Amino acid sequence: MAFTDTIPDNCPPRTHAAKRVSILEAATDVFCREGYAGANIDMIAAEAGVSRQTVYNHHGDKEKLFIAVVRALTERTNAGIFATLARFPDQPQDLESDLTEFAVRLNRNCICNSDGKHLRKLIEMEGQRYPELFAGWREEGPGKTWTALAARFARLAHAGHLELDNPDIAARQFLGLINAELDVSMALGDKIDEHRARSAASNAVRTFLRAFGRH
Amino acid sequence: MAFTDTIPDNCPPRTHAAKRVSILEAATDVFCREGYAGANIDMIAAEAGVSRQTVYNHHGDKEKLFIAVVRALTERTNAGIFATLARFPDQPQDLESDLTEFAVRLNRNCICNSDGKHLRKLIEMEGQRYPELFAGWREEGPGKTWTALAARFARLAHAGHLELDNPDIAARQFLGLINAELDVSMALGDKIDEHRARSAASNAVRTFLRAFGRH
DNA sequence: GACGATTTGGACAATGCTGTCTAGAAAAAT
DNA sequence: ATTTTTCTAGACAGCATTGTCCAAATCGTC
Repeated sequence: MAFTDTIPDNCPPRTHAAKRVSILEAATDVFCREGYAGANIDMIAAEAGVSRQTVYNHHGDKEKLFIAVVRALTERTNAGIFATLARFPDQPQDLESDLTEFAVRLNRNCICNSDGKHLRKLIEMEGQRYPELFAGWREEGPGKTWTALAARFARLAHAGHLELDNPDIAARQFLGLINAELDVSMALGDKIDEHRARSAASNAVRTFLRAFGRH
Repeated sequence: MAFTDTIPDNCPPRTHAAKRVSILEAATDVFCREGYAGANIDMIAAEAGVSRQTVYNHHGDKEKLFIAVVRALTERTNAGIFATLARFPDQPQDLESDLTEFAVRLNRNCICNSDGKHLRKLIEMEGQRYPELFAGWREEGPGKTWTALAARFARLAHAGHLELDNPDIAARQFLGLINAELDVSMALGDKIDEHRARSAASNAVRTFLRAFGRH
């Protein structure tokens, strides 16, 4: 037995886990670039620097591999969103600039980064084919994000910083405004530079505050 | 020669054209459902009620067929958007309800209808692989839509119905707000019923007017 | 250094798809 | 009615891909 006490039965140590990760990363890239049907295991193996057999050893199946990719991506993306959400300006010094900073982070770290783009593309491409798989994402992702963000806005309103009648709708519209200037570029895979992310965020926040700010 | 004088060289009459259309429709469905790589000619032929050879006769190639599909879809969608744009409320009776009506039409006839969903999906799936093809869409579609809509808003502002400092940004944000509540459902392929389209539009317009309406 | 587990690279059958080709049926044009 | 064109259905070669199998090489551990 090559197993170590501290690591459970099915997981031999060292490079094993490292390879599993590179395979997952390579698979993410290839699936996103080529789509599920267009991706082939040899590409993934080559891009992971691993033999084809190893891919099969780790993930068993093209479909299982795809599912693993989506799960990993969803988890990372959700974690990122909540990490950013944790820095929401609950006691803002300057509401506009604090909210803008928050929006910039949301764009940069969650929506326009590679995980965000990848996940978005996989959902758009294969969402219909794997309804159960992405139903999970929907509840854990947008579902919880919206209510969490809505709660933050409600608190701001309660503290007198905003005038809202429906925090839930406001939360969605906040996200919609943030994406308004970027979604076409995102769909075509353009690179979004820091400057565009900032100006998109600041325009969004300005309008948001025109609608819901205290005057 | 079986050609008629009134019809150019390459286009024999009757059912020929009809079949070309059914092939294009079937191809649109199949490409959207399965992605480019996942689609196969036999499916398309079967769904069009036509033999495989006929597909090749009409469009020559899987790739040429795909390009024809995208072109047709882009043209129809753009035409639809400009038709809707032509009914923009330039002399509004009741700004809020007129804008809402406009937004509902935009959702129902351009964005959430089957052409809109198909085009969106193809762009998301294959946009990277055919940059030139979709660059055309971008200029003719979103590009012109934005400036046209911005011009309408600018006129409304000039007539004293809105308070805008940047009609261009306002136009994009208007579209962003309209989609804010729908994009997740769209990505997962849900059916958007009339009621949801209306409430999304009316929420969007209410917020838009809170930001840019005259008070 | 010896052991067990993992990895490699290559071969392999099975399958599915593209695009071509054919001969005959069907449809349109004359 | 005849002729020309398009359509069908199926066969076909060529190719790519999936997933399995195996012997040899490699790696980590004892």
